[in-house]
Amino acid sequence: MTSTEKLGTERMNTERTPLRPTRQRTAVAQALASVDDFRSAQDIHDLLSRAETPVGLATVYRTLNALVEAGEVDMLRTEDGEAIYRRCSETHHHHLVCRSCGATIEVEGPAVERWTTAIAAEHGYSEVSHALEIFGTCGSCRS
Amino acid sequence: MTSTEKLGTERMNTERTPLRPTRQRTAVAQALASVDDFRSAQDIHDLLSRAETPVGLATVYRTLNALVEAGEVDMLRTEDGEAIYRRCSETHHHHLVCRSCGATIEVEGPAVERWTTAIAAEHGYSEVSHALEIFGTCGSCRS
DNA sequence: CGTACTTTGACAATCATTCTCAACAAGCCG
DNA sequence: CGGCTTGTTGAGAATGATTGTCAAAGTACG
Repeated sequence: MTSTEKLGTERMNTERTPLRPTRQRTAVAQALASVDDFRSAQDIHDLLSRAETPVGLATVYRTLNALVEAGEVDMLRTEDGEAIYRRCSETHHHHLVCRSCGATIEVEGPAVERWTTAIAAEHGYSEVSHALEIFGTCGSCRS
Repeated sequence: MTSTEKLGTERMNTERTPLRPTRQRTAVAQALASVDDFRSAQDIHDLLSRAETPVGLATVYRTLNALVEAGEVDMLRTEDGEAIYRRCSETHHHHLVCRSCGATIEVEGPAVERWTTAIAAEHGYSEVSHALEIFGTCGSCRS
């Protein structure tokens, strides 16, 4: 099988399961609420362990993925392929991430949205989505 | 260690090692030359095995990474974090990738380049780089 | 309380990628 | 041609993130 088969192809979660509110789910949500930058699932797991609310690693992954599919959390990948998560605002946006401290700023670029859609249409592509992340070194880290 | 530490931070290969031309290195290069879309390291390894020029998996990874650092190959990650590679043109560009068949078109967007740089500067970020990939369904796959 | 179903977590299992290290090939020198 | 020094290879072990397994626990609700 070529890798091309696994590109994309999401299965949309159209209000599938009832999704019960549990102690561990709220714990993960709170952990996410307590930090500003992107964290890995393992980070979240550690955070919860150090706090008074330990949650199994598998559950952290499950919850995080559920939140991502629900659109409440952003997930992106570091250059070495690790998934990192962060709570996000409702609107579509992109991220300006500091390479050294991870400080993140959400940015919007209507022009970019238009451009990607136009380019795709121009080449006959439909159902367009895109991913744009900007990396740099922030002011405080430049010292 | 928080995941934020491993964001970016490349080490540029300024003509380090002599880089000897070997049978396996040319084999990998040829395999890349023989396909148009993105392939995983494992795919390349399989390709070479099926052909008359088997190359160890570790070597495939080593060679592919070397090519990426040399700027001769593009590497990006599928949504599940797997690295996929493809030979690329010299100039900076982005990709329009078909979600189902993997067909890839290289696109350029000077406006996007300018926009990212401007946004970053505006927020005090320097040494800016960015990643932009567009996913969609191509014409032939829409049937 | 009792049944039906979801959730959890400890741990095993995957899977891509990297590391280890002994066997090898290449360039160079006399 | 031998020998030397050093980059290269590959088989297999090691790593590390992520997912699967499955019995035990939780929840909804009649």
